[in-house]
This record gives sequence, structure tokens and C-alpha cells, in this order.
Amino acid sequence: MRPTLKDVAKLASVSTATVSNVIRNTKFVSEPVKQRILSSMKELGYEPNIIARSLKMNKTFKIGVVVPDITNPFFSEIVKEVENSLEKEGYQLILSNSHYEVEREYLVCSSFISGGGVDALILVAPRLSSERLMAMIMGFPVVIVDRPSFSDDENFVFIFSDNYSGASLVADKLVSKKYEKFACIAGPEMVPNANARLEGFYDRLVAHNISEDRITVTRAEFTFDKGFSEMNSILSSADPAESLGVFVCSDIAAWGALEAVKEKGLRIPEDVGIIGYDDISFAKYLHPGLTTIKNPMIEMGKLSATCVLDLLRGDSAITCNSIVLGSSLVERGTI
Amino acid sequence: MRPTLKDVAKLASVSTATVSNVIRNTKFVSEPVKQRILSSMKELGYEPNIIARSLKMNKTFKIGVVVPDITNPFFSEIVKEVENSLEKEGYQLILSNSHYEVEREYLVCSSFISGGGVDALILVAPRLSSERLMAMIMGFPVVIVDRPSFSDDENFVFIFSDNYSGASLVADKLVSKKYEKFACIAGPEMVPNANARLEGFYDRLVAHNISEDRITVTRAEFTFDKGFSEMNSILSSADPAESLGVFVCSDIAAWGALEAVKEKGLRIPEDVGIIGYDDISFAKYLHPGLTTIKNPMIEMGKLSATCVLDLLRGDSAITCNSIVLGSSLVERGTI
DNA sequence: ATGAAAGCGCTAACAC
DNA sequence: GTGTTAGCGCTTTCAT
Repeated sequence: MRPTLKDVAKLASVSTATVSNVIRNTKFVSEPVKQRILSSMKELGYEPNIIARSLKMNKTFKIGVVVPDITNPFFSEIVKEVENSLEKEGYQLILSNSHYEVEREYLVCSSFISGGGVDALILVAPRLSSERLMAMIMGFPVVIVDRPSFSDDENFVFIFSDNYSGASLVADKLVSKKYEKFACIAGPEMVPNANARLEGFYDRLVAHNISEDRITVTRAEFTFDKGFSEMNSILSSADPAESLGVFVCSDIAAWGALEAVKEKGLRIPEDVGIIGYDDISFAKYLHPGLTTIKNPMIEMGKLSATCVLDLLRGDSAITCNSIVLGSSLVERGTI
Repeated sequence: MRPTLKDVAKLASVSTATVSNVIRNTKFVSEPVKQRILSSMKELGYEPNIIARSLKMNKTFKIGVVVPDITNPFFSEIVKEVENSLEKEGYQLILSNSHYEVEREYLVCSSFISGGGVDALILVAPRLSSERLMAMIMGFPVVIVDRPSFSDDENFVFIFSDNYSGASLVADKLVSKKYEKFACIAGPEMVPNANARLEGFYDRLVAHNISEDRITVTRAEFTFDKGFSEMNSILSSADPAESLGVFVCSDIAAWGALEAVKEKGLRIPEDVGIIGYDDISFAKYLHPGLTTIKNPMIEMGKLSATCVLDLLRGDSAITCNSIVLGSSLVERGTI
């Protein structure tokens, strides 16, 4: 059996309270006593039982993190930063995947919240409607990452980049390059940021006096395969004589789209230009390098960790409950 | 305050023991009483406190998983399967990254083990020496994934594929294609499987009567950039008139190597052929598609979860403590 | 400056 | 079948 605090106390001939105090340095303990305790701890190889501590303190020092799919580089880069930052503060990360399924997301989140196993939640790109989300997390500390704010309840904080304006950068670039036709392969409708991107792109296009009949819009899940097939169907119904500028709303789908274009034997960026979104680490390795909008994954990850701990401390150093980051275009070879 | 089991008991006018029994169905309880309890639970919105349960049962229902870097697709694919399988059994996954650093790996693992916060550990591709690993995990249930067995202690189980024979497949293929020179960009020396791959490759090459002066060996970390730069230095000291078959010991590095070859304007697979290892999901999307050895990530992930739970149950349905999986060559365009 | 003791919310003997 | 009770290993008043 593992030694307990009681064992240490007995060996050092002191009370458990005193031992507890030296472990966490929470009260002054005289030097001789402290030394006796320290050496008893060492002798027994004592390590505090974190579960017992959790029960007593009503804190688990664990944060639940739910992402759609850890296999997607966009999410894994965020998670890595979160874990790294959390670890520094003595917190651990419990990971769950929602597999892009709304109901699974719901189940996972609510069991986190009602199970009492985590102190707070970080939800990355959740797809639940804002109503269900609100109802579910009421009273529980949550930070929502990569989704626009929909509430100013100070119990949760939003961390996201301005996807609408990120997407308008795309439109600017595409028209400046004088493409004759435009297309957008947008993300699923239930993803708020997918809509923000589509709107930002579309609005800016019409602001540039592009007539609507020169713009085609479709939707695809954030995967290589969907990007590939969606691009194929766009291409098959397009006039090959006209140059086409397309905005694919995630790098991973843009990769698929890129391959579709190459397979058709079209030139990039002359015949068709592609701009992605996110700037995942692989974007620069593609052929040609993928022009894209930089989504600040690292910053989002770090901030998520910071904010979730602030939330727990009641530290309202953050006066507002939403942090919106900037985005920028990184130009490579696909346009 | 959250309602407790005691609250439910009081409301239903029964003892806490009975409530506990209906919650977990652990003893027969008469129908009327059961119904009373169930409705009291619903009325109060009761959810068991998992921390208290953990303390009492001395089980946390959590498994620690440590990977070098969740951002690496090879690891994220494994982790995804582990999480998925674990979730089905009511276990949660605590994720840690060692960042490919041995000392960090040591710290993370030992704090998992001594902290009492997890029931077992799954270590993916650990880099600690077998001596330190053994010393550290003694008496703690651990499954070690993607690393050859080094002990038959039944307290831990090894799950890995036979990298030595996987690598000999590479040699077979490369000589069958009649390359004149051969190279291996092996992984770090501290990674046992990296050595297994190198040896399997090398041994088979000499078995094919390839003289040793036609083989060059270097090492690189499992990253795109290292694969790229290592390939560059191989190329710069190679005779361009002779065709070169190279084995890059991970897909991610093979990708980098591939780009280096293309940048030099060499033809693939005529001038230089490349075979990777792992078959990460992106391998097929490269140009040309990456020929590689399939490493059964999904199977490894699933088995890890299965085995770790068997270990906890003392279920010795697994009679042996090591499971070695097969690997196969998947042929695409780089050779 | 240190100790005694009362729980945190649950489970598991053991009674009845 | 159901209830009583003693902890699991810790933290935290409140005494001394």
C-alpha cells in the first residue's frame, strides 16, 4: 500500500495537520519539525493522494477539452498548446473527440459537466446551437474557442479570430488577381465560423462589384475528401475558358481541392487560384504552397489555458468575456 | 450545491446503501423502493460524484496517455482510437506530450504513477532506456505501444508491429527495382524501433548481396524539416548518374525528403525512389503518392485500450504480455 | 506553533 | 431486502 499522510505523521510524531501544512506550505512550521516531516516523507516515499485532495477541496485540477477530431491538424495544434500551458500550472487535460457529431458533443460535454470530474471545460469549435450550449453549460466555467461570441455571461469566455474579416482578405486578393469567376467551398452550416467566412467573402466580393452570377457557393465538411469532390463538381460545371478563384474554407479541404485541380490538368494559379483557411503546419509543404489565412492556433491554445484558469480563480483580469484575435493572409503559390 | 447521495436517500426515505445499490445495480432492490429512488434522483438532478467514488474504490477510471507530440499524425491517429475505445468502457484519457524529450517523458510518467490520478498508463513510443522505464513503472499497470518488448513482466504489455521485418520489405522492393545505390534516413538512436527499421533494412540489403559501400546511413528526427535537410545532404554528395533508392524511416520525414528531391529537379521514382514508414493518412495525398510500410495505428490504438483494461481487470485473456502486429508494403508512386 | 477532530461523497461489510 | 456504519486520504476550523 502507498503510504498516506497519516503514516508520515506517525513516523514524524506530529499531527496530520502539520504534515499537510508543510506539504503545501500553507502555514508556518518550525524548522526542526519541518525537517523531521520532510525526511519522513522521503523515507516512506510519500506522495499526496490527489483524489483525496480533490474530494476535500472540491477541485480536480483537471480541465476537459473537447475537439471534433484530434486527428485534424488544426485541432491538434491547439490542443498541444493547451496541454503545455495547463501542465505548467499543475492542471491536467482530459481529451474527448466529438467526431463532428452534434449529439456526441452534447453527451460528452454534459457528462463532463455533471460528472464532477473536471473543474472547467474548453470547447473547441463546438457545433451545438447556442441555445443548447447555453442551457448545458449554465453555471459551469467554460471557454469556447474558435467560435464567435453569442453571450456576455461572465461565466464563460470566447476566444476566436475574426473570420468575417479574414475571409474578406481572401476576396480582396482574389479580385486583385483578376479572376473572372469565383467560388466558395464553405464549411457546414452548423459551424458559425464557416458562415462568417462565407459571408465575409461574399459581402466583400459584391462590394467589389462582382455580380452574383459570377459567384458559386457550395458546402463541404472540413476534410480532404470533401474538398476534393466538391472541387471536382465545381470544375465539371465551369467554363474552362474563364479563370476561377476559389476560397476553400479550411486548409485540409483546400488540399483536397488542390489535388482535384491538378488532376484535371488545370494550371495553378493561372486557370484556378485557391486560398485556404487556417495555415496548418502542412500548408507550406503543398505543391504549390497553399496561400491561406493564418488562424492563430498557438495563440488560441495558450489563451484558452490562461483564460480557463483565470475563470477558476475568479481572476477578472480579463474584463471582457471575449477575446477576438486578428488574422492575416499568407501568400504562397496557389494564387 | 450539488445534491449528494445522502440527499437522495433522505428524499426517498431509504438508506444511502440502497441508493448506492440502485445506482450501480449491484444488489437486488425491490421495485417500489427502486422507483422511489429513481424519481428522487431525477427530482434532485442527482449525478454521482465520481471523485468520491474514486477515493473509496481506489480507482479513478482514468488512463494516462503520453505521446511525444500529439501534432504528429502518427500519434494523433493512435490517440483518437484509444480515446474512442476507452470512452466506450467509461474511462477517460488524460493526455500528455513529452515533446520528444526524454527527461520530460520521465517527469510526466512518474508524476502520473505517483500522483494516483490514473489507473494505468499507455506510453506511446517512449524513449526512456528500458532500464529507467522498468524502474519507473515497476508494479504499475502500463501498456507500451510502438516499442519492442524488453521484458516479460506480466504487469505490462507491449503492442507493436514487427519493424524489423517491415523494413526488410523495403529492402526487397528497392533491390527489385534495381536501384544502384541505397540510403537510409533512420530515426534517432534512442528510439528502439528506429534501430529495428535500420537493421531490418540493412541486413536484408546485404542478404541481397548489396555491397556495403553502396549503402549510406544517416539519422534524423521524425519531422518534415529533418527529412528535408537530411535528404539534401545525401543528394549533394551523391553521384547523380546513379539511381538512388532511399528508405526514410517515417512518413513525415519522407515527405520532407520527397520535397528535397523534387526541388533538386530529380525524377521520382526513376532517379530516386523513396519509401516511407507508417502510412499516415496524408501519405496517399502526396505527389507522387508515398510508397510506404503500413503501420497499424488504428489496431494499435484499439488494442492499447483493450489491453490496458484487461490489465486492470486482471483479465489474463491475453496470455502473453506482448502483441506483435504485422506490417505490409503499400505501393504508390514514389517507387 | 501544533493537534484533535469533523467531514468531503461515496462504497462495502456487516447487521437486522 | 434494507439499514448502519466505518472508513478511503486528505484539508481545515477550532482548540490548546
